[in-house]
Amino acid sequence: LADRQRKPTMVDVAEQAGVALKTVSRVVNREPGVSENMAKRVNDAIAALGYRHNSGASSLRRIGQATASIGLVLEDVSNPFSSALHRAIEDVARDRGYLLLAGSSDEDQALERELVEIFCMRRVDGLIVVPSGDDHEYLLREIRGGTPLVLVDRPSKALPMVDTVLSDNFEGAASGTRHLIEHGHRQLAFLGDSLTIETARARLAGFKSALAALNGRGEPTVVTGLRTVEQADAALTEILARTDPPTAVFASQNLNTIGAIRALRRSQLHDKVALVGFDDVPMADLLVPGLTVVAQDPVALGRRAADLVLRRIAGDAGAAERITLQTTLIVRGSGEIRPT
Amino acid sequence: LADRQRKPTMVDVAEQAGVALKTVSRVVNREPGVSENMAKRVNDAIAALGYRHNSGASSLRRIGQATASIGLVLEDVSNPFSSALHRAIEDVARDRGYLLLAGSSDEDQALERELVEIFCMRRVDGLIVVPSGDDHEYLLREIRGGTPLVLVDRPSKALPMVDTVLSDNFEGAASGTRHLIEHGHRQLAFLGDSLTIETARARLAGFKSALAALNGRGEPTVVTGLRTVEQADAALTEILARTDPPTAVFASQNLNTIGAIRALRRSQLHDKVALVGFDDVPMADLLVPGLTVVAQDPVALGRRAADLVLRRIAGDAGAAERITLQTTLIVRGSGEIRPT
DNA sequence: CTGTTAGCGCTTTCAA
DNA sequence: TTGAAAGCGCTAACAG
Repeated sequence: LADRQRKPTMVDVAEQAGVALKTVSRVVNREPGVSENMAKRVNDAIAALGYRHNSGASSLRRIGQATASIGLVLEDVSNPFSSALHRAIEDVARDRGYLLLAGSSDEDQALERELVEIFCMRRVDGLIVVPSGDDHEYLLREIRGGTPLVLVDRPSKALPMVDTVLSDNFEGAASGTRHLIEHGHRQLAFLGDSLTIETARARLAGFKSALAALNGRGEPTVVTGLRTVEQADAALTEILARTDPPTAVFASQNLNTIGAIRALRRSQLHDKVALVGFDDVPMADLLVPGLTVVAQDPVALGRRAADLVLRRIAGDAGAAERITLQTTLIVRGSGEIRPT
Repeated sequence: LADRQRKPTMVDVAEQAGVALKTVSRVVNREPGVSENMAKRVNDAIAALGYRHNSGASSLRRIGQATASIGLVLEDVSNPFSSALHRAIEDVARDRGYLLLAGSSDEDQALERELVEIFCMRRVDGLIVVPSGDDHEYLLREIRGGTPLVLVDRPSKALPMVDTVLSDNFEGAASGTRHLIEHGHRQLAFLGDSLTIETARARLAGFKSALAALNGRGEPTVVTGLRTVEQADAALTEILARTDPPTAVFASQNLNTIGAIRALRRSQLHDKVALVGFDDVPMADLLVPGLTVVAQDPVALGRRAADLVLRRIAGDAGAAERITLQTTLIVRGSGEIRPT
């Protein structure tokens, strides 16, 4: 029927219905003050022509050029933590009539920036970013340009005055470490991500702070810069082979945790060396022993962030908020192994 | 500097640079035939003003109204299979200069349709859909409207002439079942998703076909309509409590597999009853016993689908393709338990 | 309640 | 190589 190219426009619909263009616009946008009769004629014409509203054209003339969309920069859409965050934000956005655009930065500054630029070219009404690295001054331009911005999961040194939603990484790491100490451990190892990530720094600080209670009885083994399962596995394997190895391990990130499990298994130490991970992982309760973790709540993180951008989009110009969510220690077995 | 509202436009840039509007357009779109001098003046003005190209306005007048975006309807962005697919498609799209819009249908026809409509209103250049249910005639409208469509992971009865990329579900399920039979099992149970899903039907058919080799020695226990971990867990728990329970289980979907593991663990039968799952799950090798699965390749599925839409967008009008990817049996322990 | 007109920011077409 | 004018599909502002 319709030829492959030109899609029907409001003018076509108006013609077909025998009404004015503006009446079609009113019906499509559900503006009040259209008679039943007119509305029916328009809707019939829309159905007959297979008309589809063009939101690009629509927002062009619309006040503030609102697009009813928000942009989300994640580390990686396929990472379980990121995708849980993604889904939570999607749900809130959809509820409020917004489309969510999401992309993966792979923890790369340049990619992050490219994504932000693409989203801004699409004129998103707001931005939610899990920031990578430390140099976020470019984001100030966007904020000044009038696009609300919310940071999730990590703060940015460069943007202290920006709305931020995060987990209490310091206290979470401290509580996981205390848990190990309370179970008698004195020789602890810490596996951490790259310290360019603010979150990684906070977790290491929490670990060290809890360790201070030992008053120097036992020096920790600290390895950072571990980005992948393989790196964490290799690092811990090496540590376990040392003379006088640690009796407990704190893995500060989910890929590190999985690497640690692999290393312990291979060394046949999974029942001897205690392990607490930061961030929950799927099926953690099905492992033997069950994996004890300091869990974040990505869904709550996402909801709060989404609520916040949407409030800013709606016009709230109050002071920048900093929302900190508590973590939860989930006891499943691996963290309760006592030193031998 | 810039006031909160109006963003600088090409006219502003042209004024600042002292050139014509069209020259700015040429520079922004990297059209050839602009002198060094002019280009520099324009770029300086862009930087000075913090100009950002408006892609909505741009595509309005552009030939074919191309938006350099494609829409993706997934079951759930936070499901591991979906998000692996998502990431693969995102990578291909980005490489080719396309923005990917993704959304979750929750296996709900109405939500799927709503998403497709939203994407079409944004005038995506192409659509990739993991279809839910059976009624996809509405998609024909979009195709006729000129938007290329590719189905992934599942075919649609209503759309036999549409490009489709899927795993060989029948053969995959058959091979997993044969594996159990070869290990001596005669009493098999099948846990499956809702049969409104074509994939679920194909897997059940594959299971039954492999079972035919038994010539009636042993009737299978078949339960379908299992959508969640909890439902699968409950179903298998009930089955295992029967007199003369099955000695092997084929779980035809990852949530069903996880439910099966839980049921077997609780019944203390994880070392007695064999289990093969369809679809790999994270950390499957860290379980005890390791989980034997029939693995799909979501990354390959995604890449092929993305290549296909992009080719259609580029104008390829060849006959509809049906790409079937083989599955892989990954042996890890749970599927090699012999009947007692 | 309905319609008319102007113009959003950009690309196209055509002219210099 | 550069520019002027027209118009994409729609909404805003203002009539009737």
